[in-house]
Amino acid sequence: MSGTLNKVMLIGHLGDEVKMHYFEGGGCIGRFPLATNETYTSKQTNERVTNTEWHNIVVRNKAAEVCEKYLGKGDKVYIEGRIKTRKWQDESGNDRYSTEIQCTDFTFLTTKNDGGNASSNQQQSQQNQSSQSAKPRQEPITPKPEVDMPDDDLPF
Amino acid sequence: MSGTLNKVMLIGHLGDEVKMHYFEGGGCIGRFPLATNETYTSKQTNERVTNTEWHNIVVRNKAAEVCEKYLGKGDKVYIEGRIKTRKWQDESGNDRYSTEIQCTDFTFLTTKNDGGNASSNQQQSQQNQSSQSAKPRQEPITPKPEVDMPDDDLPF
Amino acid sequence: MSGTLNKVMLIGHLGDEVKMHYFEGGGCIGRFPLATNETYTSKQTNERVTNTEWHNIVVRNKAAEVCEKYLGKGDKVYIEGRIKTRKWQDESGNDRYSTEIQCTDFTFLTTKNDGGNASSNQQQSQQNQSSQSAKPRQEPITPKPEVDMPDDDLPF
Amino acid sequence: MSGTLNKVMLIGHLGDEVKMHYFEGGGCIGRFPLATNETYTSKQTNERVTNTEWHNIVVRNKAAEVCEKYLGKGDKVYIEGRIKTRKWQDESGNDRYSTEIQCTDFTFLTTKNDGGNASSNQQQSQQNQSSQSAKPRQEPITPKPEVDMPDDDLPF
DNA sequence: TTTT
DNA sequence: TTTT
Repeated sequence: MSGTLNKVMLIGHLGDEVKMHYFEGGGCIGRFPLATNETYTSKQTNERVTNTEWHNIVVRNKAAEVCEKYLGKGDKVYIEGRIKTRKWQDESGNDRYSTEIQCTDFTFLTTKNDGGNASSNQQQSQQNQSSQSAKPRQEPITPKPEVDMPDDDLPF
Repeated sequence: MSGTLNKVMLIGHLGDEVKMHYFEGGGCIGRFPLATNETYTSKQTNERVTNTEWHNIVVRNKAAEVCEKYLGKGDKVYIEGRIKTRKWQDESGNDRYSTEIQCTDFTFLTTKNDGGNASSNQQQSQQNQSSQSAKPRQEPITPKPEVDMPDDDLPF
Repeated sequence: MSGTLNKVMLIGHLGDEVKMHYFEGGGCIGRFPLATNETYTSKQTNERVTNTEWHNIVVRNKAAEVCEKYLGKGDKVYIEGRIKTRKWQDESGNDRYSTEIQCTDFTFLTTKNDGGNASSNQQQSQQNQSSQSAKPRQEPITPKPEVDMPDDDLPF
Repeated sequence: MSGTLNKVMLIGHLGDEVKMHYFEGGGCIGRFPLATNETYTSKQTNERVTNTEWHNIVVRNKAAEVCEKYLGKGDKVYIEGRIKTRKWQDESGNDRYSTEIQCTDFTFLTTKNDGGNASSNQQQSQQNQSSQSAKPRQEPITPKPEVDMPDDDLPF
């Protein structure tokens, strides 16, 4: 089956830290919100308007651990993935839907420690005092995520 | 702001006809569900599993009219667009979210009349009887959508 | 290094058959030309103009073998990959450059045997005589290419 | 015609300044080399290997002028565009081919003046002394390129 | 609700 | 050299 394509490409900023969930079998996932902005001039008011779109990013296993290690709130990242809408029931038993981006690839555009992130404050102030040669691990890294765990029926 | 990217690329099949909505100012939008499939072999059962993902596609103005004219249920199309999650209140006043793909570009991979669509029955049976030279309007068409209307607060 | 992205997405038609090359170590690659079209209205003459762009697609190993099996001249395919420009010397010792698309993923939009391809004549005429239920293997297939061979210094 | 797709998405660093060319009719284009990197572990030597790929980016008209204004050597940018291979004759009359990326959209990830660019030295040292509120024009900007000039037979 |  |  197939002959279809489901691809998402985002560049945005993390709205929060990467939140990890660990599973019994040894797998894990990381989740974080990612903001993208769209700016246009309103034809009604002739003013510049900015809309922020929030995306729920889900990363798995080793890739999740790498993201947690290097990405913090405010960091900028390129995310490639698939759209997945999960169906769940709220307390009243109504069907609810939640759309996520299941990350298949990523590239860090800034990282926690490289001073390009105004919100990773403690680390950044250390950063700012250090010389450039003292930043050995801050190059962007693009690991290939490996997926070794069930894809469905996540309990959250 | 900006320096961000919000891009979706889909190839899938229409699950229904394009539904048009016309506005007072002369603008319009078309909506249709688009299915993409993901197939993999379950590690638990060793069986082939297919997941279908449904995307809510929204097209505007002339582009919507072209889609309505050429695309029918079952047709295959390439859609490029942006993810947009709209917030609304249900009857109980709870916040609800609905994620759409706002189409910015598309390419028809099959069209209503070209016989590649088992469900566009009446037209297709005509199609099947006609010679190839009698299919003057079935070439794929890729117009550039024009957007001339408010982007927000759509009442549906 | 990295923090970079090199991604190409094409939908086009094969201009020729997939040409396979086998290596001693057991690896192989397949090559084929892919045509994309751009159509616009000339501002000078007000005529419709079509430009065809030819892309040199390179696929590796199992993916190459799947492409060779299912794709023929005229077939339509979605190709995802990376741009790579190889440098070589011509007979006069001048540096020459050749740009290829190294395929990392693909989705068949038509295949050799499915009748959507006017040029795969012999197979197609068989196709046209057979019933729909006699087409067991013509569904689009999207394998994940595996790469098990050197990436560089290909002798052609 | 069409039903095809020719799309390139790059994130990379400028290898040189944007070089502008102005035409009599008032149009212009800007050109610059963009580097992307691919890093992998060689199976032969087990060493990390980095390949740099150079892309010839071509931007037109207003978009070119915005790029020239904000982008310098070393800056990082997201480029979206089309692959185009131009054919030309060398001095010996041999056919030669040159592949370019015709830019249709872009997003600045760093700019000349924002300190994220080691090569824009003079401006950067000023930058480093100034307060954040003194950086009024350094937000990333994503204009929509407009194309108002012939697409072909460029004399370089 | 699509398609193979 | 493809396709419409």
